[in-house]
Amino acid sequence: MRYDDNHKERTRARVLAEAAAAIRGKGVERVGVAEVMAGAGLTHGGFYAHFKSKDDLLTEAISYMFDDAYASFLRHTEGRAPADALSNYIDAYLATSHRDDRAHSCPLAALSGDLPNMPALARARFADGTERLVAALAKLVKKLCAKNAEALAWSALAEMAGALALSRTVSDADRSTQILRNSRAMVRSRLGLDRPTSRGG
Amino acid sequence: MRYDDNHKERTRARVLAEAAAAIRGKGVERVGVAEVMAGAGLTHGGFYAHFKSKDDLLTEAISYMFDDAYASFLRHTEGRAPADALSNYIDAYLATSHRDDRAHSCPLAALSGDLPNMPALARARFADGTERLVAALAKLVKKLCAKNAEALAWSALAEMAGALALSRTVSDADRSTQILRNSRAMVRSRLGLDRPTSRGG
DNA sequence: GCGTTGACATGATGATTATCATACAACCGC
DNA sequence: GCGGTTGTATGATAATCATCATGTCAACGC
Repeated sequence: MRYDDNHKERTRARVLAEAAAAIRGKGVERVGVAEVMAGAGLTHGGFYAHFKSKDDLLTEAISYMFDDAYASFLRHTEGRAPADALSNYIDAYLATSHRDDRAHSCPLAALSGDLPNMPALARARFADGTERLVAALAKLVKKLCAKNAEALAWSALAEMAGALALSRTVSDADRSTQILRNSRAMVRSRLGLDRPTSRGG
Repeated sequence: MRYDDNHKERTRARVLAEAAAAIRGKGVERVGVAEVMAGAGLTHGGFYAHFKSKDDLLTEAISYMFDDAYASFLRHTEGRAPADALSNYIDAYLATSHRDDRAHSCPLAALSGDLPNMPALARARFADGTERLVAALAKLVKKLCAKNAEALAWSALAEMAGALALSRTVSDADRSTQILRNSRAMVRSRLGLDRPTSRGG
């Protein structure tokens, strides 16, 4: 039709959001084009008016996820002193609510294991997104302790993503929460954030 | 036939090894029953004489992977003093050779992201395998520093698995190696292993 | 108001897949 | 050497899926 000028654009955004959620929630190979379109309130036929292929959708969805992740980082850190900002971000990342909402969670924890099987363009977007996130983290760390900020940021993110993924593998709820709490304490202590700024758990 | 008494058993082991490799290398959803059987030198028809279903195969393959991982832990630690043993294991885990051999690598790094999508039995085996590995690690850590051994072991494994997975996502070889080296240093320092026992890389 | 256009729907196609029924072939005890 | 057992092969079935050709219908320019 000609609905508005930007109708198609908004539809595309809806499809992307749906795809990003489904892919993080169930894995690329378990997500079908028809299902994504249905989630956006459409049928499968129009898909190829928006994306060249499923691989193309995956690539764009990965960018979308990292935009999301970066926005979340900003939301948790902006307007706070470095120590407070870092503390807040770590707590949010390793929170049970983040663990339980896989569909909207950090792509590092949800997809990194499957990434080597993805097409080159998707991998490139993923790498870019990771670099951006680490750089932002490192910038904050640098304000705390001038030395080693990059190294600390990579290490912290590796542990956070690893712990989040691990916490999702175990069925025992107590064990799962313990993994999160444990890494929260460890990452904090490594970054010199030992005074807590919000509740534990 | 009646080849030997244990012919079927050995065939089953071959199928399992093949499945474990394929699943770690490409992800469950990209591995077909026929392909696994072909890898073991058979055709797809006989599959159901060995396994009830593909899910059953997955479950057994996960146990197989953790047996592998545990054996690798023993190989790298047995007959060494605790500090040396830990150092050696960390180096091996975060080595480029481990990164590059996904098909035979640690299931934590390869599969944890996809685990929430797997059937309950497979998840249970995964959890058991993880507990066993962490317990073994913690036992070593305890010999080094009585305090906090469990917590340190979980944290170390989370960072190691996370870093390994991360190192596999980036296309830039230098960056990838840097991630490994960086986490190697971080984990070591956390465990008080700052005297290196083998070369870096 | 009429035709054009662009967004989406319907339905088909071919590929891949897990699963299973059945056939075969080798080896045992006899 | 024969019959029965057992491990594997052949082939079929039904489901799922990405992709695409074609149809429909609303709104806008004229």
